Amino acid sequence: MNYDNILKNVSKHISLDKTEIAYFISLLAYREIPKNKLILEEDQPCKHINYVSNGAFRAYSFDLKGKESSIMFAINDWWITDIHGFVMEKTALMNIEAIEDSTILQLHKTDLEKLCIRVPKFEKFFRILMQNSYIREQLRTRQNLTEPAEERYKSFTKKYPQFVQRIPLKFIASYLGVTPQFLSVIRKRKVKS
Amino acid sequence: MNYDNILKNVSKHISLDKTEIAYFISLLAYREIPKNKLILEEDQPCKHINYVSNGAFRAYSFDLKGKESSIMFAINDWWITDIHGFVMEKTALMNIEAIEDSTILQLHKTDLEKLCIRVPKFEKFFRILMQNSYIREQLRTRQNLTEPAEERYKSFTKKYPQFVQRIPLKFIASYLGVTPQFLSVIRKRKVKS
DNA sequence: CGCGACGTTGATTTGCCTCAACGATTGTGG
DNA sequence: CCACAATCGTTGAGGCAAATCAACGTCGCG
Repeated sequence: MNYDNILKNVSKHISLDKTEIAYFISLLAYREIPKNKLILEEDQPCKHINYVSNGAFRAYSFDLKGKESSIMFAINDWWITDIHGFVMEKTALMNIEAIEDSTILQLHKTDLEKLCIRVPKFEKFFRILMQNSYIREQLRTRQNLTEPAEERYKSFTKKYPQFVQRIPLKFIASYLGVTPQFLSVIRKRKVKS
Repeated sequence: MNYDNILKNVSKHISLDKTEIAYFISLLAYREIPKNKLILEEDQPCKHINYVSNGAFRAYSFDLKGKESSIMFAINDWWITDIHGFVMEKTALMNIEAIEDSTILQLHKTDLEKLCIRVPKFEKFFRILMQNSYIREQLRTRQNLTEPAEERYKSFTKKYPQFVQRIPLKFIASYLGVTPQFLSVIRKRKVKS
């Protein structure tokens, strides 16, 4: 297993010495996840935060009629978990599924706490991670409120071009809050213009 | 000025000694904000994070047609800022306006950085603040995707009963992503059932 | 090959919006 | 302290954006 990517990810915000790196790495659990397999299931406890080394995931929930909605995506070099379940130690509200054959590095909640105590710099790292996630989510809320579906799709393709190539359209549709049929109509309009 | 509330707020997550308290307080700027006054304006730099001692605020943006959408509310004992502008040092994407006569305690971005260096416990405090904000926002996104307007209104009244009493309905409507007229219809339905 | 998932298209329906009008408050200037 | 305007919440009629339902070709995969 190669830890270069996750270390590069961490070092974007904090710098670690050799001992700290070794300790951090010792807490990570490497897992290979085949396509379509869940790494987290609704109503189950959510004990890990996951760094995606390779592949792609999506988090989703069901509405009352059983329709799926995509809450977030995560590809290489992203972190993903059910943040509510993880932080509050409640059972998960969503499912997290591999949409490609993937590999992840898992950090257990109790190990994260140990890590933040032993290497307080990680407190800062996770503050920044949470901050950026909050910003992303708030911008999304703002867009959902102020922009029609067509604009939201355009912004999405511009902001996350890597996602558009790898993630099935039906998932993008449910992320944007529209049906696949309607996204199809939007896309046709875009090509014309 | 009375700092009890903000200190109680902070001590929910970290404990401070007298020196740390004194230092923290020395960084806070007290301001009285009359109803309808803006503490942050779109396209202006966002230098402060604001603790609401008293009163109520809302953050909002305009869509292409000039319609307002409420991004968030903050009453007594909440923190509010344009998180994107504040963290990224970009100009604000939203306006923040007092919806009652209010008092706030402002912490400047550079002072926050100093504070986190001198009293690293605040790193943890703001991690938790960001974490909770992220969770709130993600739950909101999830609800917007999976629930119709009527359910969202019910959840809102249940989760934030204090808001319903103090915040004009038209603002709640724009927070939920519906028109005041349609919220009115929803409310009538609720009373009947 | 044959089945099921995916993206697409068209016809119909519906949740919510727009526009317009109304009393009830709230606020304001004379 | 009262007239008058402005804002708020509400109601109704009509309209539109997006959902639903149904059907089709295409592709990946067992």
